[in-house]
Amino acid sequence: MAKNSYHHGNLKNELIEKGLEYIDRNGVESLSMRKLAESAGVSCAAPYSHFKNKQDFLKAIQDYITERFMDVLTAAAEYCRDRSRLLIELGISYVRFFYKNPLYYSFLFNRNFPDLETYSPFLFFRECVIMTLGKDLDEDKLRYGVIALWSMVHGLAGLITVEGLIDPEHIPEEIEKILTTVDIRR
Amino acid sequence: MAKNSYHHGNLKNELIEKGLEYIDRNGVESLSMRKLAESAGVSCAAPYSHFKNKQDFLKAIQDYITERFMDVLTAAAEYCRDRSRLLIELGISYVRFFYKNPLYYSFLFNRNFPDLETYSPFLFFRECVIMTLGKDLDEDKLRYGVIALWSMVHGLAGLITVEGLIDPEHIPEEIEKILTTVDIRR
DNA sequence: CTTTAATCTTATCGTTGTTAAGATATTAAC
DNA sequence: GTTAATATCTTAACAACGATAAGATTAAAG
Repeated sequence: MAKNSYHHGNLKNELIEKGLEYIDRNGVESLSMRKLAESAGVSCAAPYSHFKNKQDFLKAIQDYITERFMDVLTAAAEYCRDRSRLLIELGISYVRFFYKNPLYYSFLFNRNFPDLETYSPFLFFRECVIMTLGKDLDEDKLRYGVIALWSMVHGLAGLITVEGLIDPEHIPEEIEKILTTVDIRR
Repeated sequence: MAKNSYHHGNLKNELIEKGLEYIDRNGVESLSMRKLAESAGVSCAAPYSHFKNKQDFLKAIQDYITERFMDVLTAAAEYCRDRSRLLIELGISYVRFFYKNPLYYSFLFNRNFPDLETYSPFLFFRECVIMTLGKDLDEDKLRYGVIALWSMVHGLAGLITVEGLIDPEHIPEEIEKILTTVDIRR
């Protein structure tokens, strides 16, 4: 909070928070820098003291969501005592994250799809697959298996909002059934 | 072609074609109705005689691409003589379609994700899975298997543009290896 | 206290989607 | 074939948008 009304004091963070909230509610399509500035009580040009342009602003929000996403994944891995269920639990957390905030999905993966080789959630997931199946599979199978599993979980997360396809009441069980339908150990 | 310069004669189709071309080259983000109208040699208000608004126009393009997508899938199924390879061939065609036109993917599946229960490519894919695996699997396994496979192929198509992950030179072989890494019959 | 840098406002620009009112050509009715 | 109705286009205008420049205000550094 600023003492006076000229300097806001915490504009950068407030813009990011308000932006997050807006995207969660309405999607990124109709997000406007001007409306955001107004709702923060500053002029329409003020945001450009903190962000180079709109894309730069959206990138900041994207990074923030990705961090939250990573938190969920690492927490799921940490609280999973049964090693054999690690990938299942990861998948459930993955899908559930985007089920709770469906509009984040298209926002994250539509504009500038992240480079997987430097995308922390993917790298973490790959480590988990290696930890779980590394001893059962040769190098090739492992490589293709990682891609196959990631694709499936990622694709699945994109489908969760489709009505009727997956019962929202039973996300964990449904996800588990879907994921255990396939087997990459053979 | 119109005789005079006042009436264009084929504006609706030309706009769709020009729009397709633009999205293929630059993505939908920067597409502008005005520039499109100008490139077609008409005034900026002319397109609104044929489309209610921009979203209505994009929907028309979306439908057109989906038709082309369906053509590719049905052709792949038709030319596949070996029944046991049907799903593999479908997956390869699916991924290859979006590899050839990467920007179509985010355009199609980002705005207004299609309702799968009425989405012809998905319905067709489901029929193919039932044809291929229906006798091996019970109802539940079939249901979850369809979702799992579709998710994987769909997610895979979204990852193909990521450099290094899949070698563009060997799309069919790579896709086949990835898809055959998993087994839903068990 | 003075200087420097960060942050904000005001004013303005070009671009966009969209609509209204009217002009022109095509089609249908008679 | 002339007229009436309809489809299609133009011109003009509006509000909203992203962005920038120039200058005001405050905070930080010396």
